[in-house]
Amino acid sequence: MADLFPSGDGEDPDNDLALRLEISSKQKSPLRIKLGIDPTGSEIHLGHSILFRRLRAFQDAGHTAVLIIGDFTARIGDPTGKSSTRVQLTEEEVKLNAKTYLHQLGKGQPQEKAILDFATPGRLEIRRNSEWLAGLGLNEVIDLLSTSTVGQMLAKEDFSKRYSSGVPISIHEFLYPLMQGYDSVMVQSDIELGGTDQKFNVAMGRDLQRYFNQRPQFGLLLPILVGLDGVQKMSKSLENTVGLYEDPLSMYSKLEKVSDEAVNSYLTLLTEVDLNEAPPNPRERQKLMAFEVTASRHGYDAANEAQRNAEKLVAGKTVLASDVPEISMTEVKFPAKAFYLLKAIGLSSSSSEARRQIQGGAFRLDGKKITEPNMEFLSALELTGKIVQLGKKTFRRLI
RNA sequence: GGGUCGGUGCCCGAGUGGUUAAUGGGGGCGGACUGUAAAUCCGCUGGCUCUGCCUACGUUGGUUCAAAUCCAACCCGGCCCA
Repeated sequence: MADLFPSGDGEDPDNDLALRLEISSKQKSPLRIKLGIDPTGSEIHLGHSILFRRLRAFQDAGHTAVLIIGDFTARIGDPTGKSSTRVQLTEEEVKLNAKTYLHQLGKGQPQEKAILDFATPGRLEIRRNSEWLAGLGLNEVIDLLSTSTVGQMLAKEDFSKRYSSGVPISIHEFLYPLMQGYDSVMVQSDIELGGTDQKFNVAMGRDLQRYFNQRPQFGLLLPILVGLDGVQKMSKSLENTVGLYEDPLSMYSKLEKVSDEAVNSYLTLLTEVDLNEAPPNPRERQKLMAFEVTASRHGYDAANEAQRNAEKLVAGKTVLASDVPEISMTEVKFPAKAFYLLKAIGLSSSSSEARRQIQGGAFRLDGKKITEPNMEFLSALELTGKIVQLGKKTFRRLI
């Protein structure tokens, strides 16, 4: 099993994961596995999927997944890994994100595509932490606050770093770990899943459960997936993610270029491939990894096709129009100049940006390089079906 | 609450009345090279269907032909004191 936590408690049988699982199966009483997600983004990526895969495994073993939508905590922002105070989200944003998350996890989708088991009764419990957090009175809040000290809070790496470098810490941020911990109390979790960066918060849950006379949860902390940059954690705000719902070709293309250092951890964390069986050549290894991960999401046929197309792209050949994701021109007003086109279909973030990209030689239409930003297209007809390529990685078929 | 220092573009950080969309570094993006990687080199890096026009140096006003730069008030932060 993955890292045990907390390692110091290993001698206490009460905290032994294997033992808990064994007792649970003997008594036929499923464990409650808590996983909290704050709906601060909108797209689930491979980094999240490590946690969800594990949660699903617990479900399949007969346990109850308790998925907590941190609709209340999202509005404060988890200070973990943050070097500054996070902007607070509005209620509407949070609501929308939560809905999108659930859909991506498989709510309302055919069962074979779903990431979590939504169908089997008793396997999934979805809770929003506003249920209990929004209504807390000051008395209860003070009670929670009294369970920990400033010294303990400042021992948390993110806080201590900020404190010593003079970056402001708002007092309400101290509430975050307490609230996450209180979630554990409210759902009576037996195991909390999280990334290793969640150690402090998960430990807080244990403390609070003890305080409220519950058996402390076991913290099952899984490794963090490094992002496409190969350095930082995979995270939407760092723009180094691979979305779970990206088309096969984009997914493969992104994955086949992760750094050599990161390839092994991708293989370990995201695939079933045995590292000893993987090809020693780093390039071959990348390809295998990209293939396996793509296949795990889209199936082997799609992964094969993605690999073939990616290879053609690398070789500078034009791929078949049917192999490339489509992009709609409905927003484009004609006549359209080249730079405006890129902006209007959403491939470039601004028209100035598009101009620069074109002038820098990043834009190709059906393989033909276009360097004149003001080149004019008169109607959608002359573009429909053609393939836009922007840079080395982005390619779309216009419709 | 008092004292003091400070708030500049994605980030850090120069600039203290006039070619300033604002030096430099990081990051990012593009190009060359390569294994599509790393390293290296080159270019770009506010917005706008852009020969031009807008908006920018915490906010709002003021002085001036002219302000990121001077003045005032306010807002926000660090540190020290209470």
